[in-house]
Amino acid sequence: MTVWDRPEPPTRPVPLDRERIVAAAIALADEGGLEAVSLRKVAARLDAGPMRLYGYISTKEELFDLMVDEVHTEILPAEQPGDWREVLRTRAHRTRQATLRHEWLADLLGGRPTLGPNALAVTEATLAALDGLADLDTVLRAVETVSAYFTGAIRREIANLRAERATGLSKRDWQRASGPHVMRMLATGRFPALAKAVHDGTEMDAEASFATGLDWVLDAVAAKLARPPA
Amino acid sequence: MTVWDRPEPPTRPVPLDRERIVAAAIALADEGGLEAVSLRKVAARLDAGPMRLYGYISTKEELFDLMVDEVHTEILPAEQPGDWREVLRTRAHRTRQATLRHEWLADLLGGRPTLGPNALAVTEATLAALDGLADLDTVLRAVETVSAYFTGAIRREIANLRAERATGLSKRDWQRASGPHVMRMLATGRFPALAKAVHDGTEMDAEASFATGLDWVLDAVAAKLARPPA
DNA sequence: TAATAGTTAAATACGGTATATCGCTATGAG
DNA sequence: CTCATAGCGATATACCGTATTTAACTATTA
Repeated sequence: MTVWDRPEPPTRPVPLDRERIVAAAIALADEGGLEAVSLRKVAARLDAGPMRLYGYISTKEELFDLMVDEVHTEILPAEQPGDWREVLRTRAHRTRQATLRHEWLADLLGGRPTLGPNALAVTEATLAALDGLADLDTVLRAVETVSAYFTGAIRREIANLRAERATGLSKRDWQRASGPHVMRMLATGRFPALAKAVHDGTEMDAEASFATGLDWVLDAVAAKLARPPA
Repeated sequence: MTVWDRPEPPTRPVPLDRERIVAAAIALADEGGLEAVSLRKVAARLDAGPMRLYGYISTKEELFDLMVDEVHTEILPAEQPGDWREVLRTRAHRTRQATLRHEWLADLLGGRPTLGPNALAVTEATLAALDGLADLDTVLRAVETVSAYFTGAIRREIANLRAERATGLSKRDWQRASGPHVMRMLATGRFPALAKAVHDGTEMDAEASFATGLDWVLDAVAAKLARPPA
């Protein structure tokens, strides 16, 4: 390197926008989980200084909100099937699938009200499908009940999945795995019903359990939609 | 201060144990939310150096797990009512009440499998109440479905509560509140069903909605328990 | 064309975090 | 009374989010 070497022309900074920032954050989260998302790393991935992000985003929480809303584009189905039940079922399954693709979503699901445009579009489509089937309050209760179910179910599924991955064992052997701790607990005899459940319970496909529980809840909703409160 | 000053006799360190650590952490979380819990602050509250905690706890996550398990003592009811439906309902409501007392629990609910002794005791009591009502798999599905519901519902309730608190407005005025953002969105006309819902929806007591949705789910479960699958 | 104002990026700084490592010290055993 | 040891605290490392300052470049005006 001598003084005659022409210095690199300074690379014009690539213009940034929220989309690119959110995409980078999602990529990071897909690779290493939510905790791998730091403003510094997001910025680095975009060849920018950390502080540059603050021109487009005012806080890290806001970035998370944007990530969640972005994933909602994967949840909103291309075309809506007509039946209300199918709409609710599809929404639940698509949310689940999106969460399996982006596990970090489980950590954010239900944690904050989702008010982004894509999330609103999902809500809109859902409400539209139920419009007029019963009085508004009943419809809202129906949507919220189903949402509560699949939100909770998805979170639990991911939690279990991570636990299995951490111990490297299937749920069947899970008792032996999670340290002698649980084994010891069960061996105390203080938890006979639980012990029986762990011992005799069939290991069922996660998707199947999800679908079954969902169908139960949908049955319940159907009954209430049919007979709106007096 | 000179070298001749007799140094304070070192105060014998108060002996520590997990219970005291967890209690201090819960106190901090109750006051300032989960994010206010740092190992340093927990230690400070116990007049100890931060590193001292690592003799009793191996990671911060573990501390969170212990906190969650501790709160489960508030969830396990003193005496069990006999009816399975009452048992499930009570568990849901007690979980909700515990979360209202310790809002940070909402951030942890369903995030990790709960394997502590108190949580296991809660599970045990629940399973015991449903034992024999149907084949084991159906019983497990029932418990998991109800748990998924109330987990999701509680999380949403707390999320909304925080949002209201942040804007200082009731849900009724919430649209106007959360910045012009949502208002603008609704004004675009792209979300007619949602707009109608926001406009015409009755503002209902949170506990009432929770109870209603819960009853729906319990109805569904009752139907399945009555007719176990072939 | 020169100078200046305004905008934008970068560097630096601050106060915090979890946790690994390691030297000291006080306690109890012999 | 000495010595081994366990437990504690200080220190060190490597991050973090974000405020503030500085530098660089652009565009405008004289």
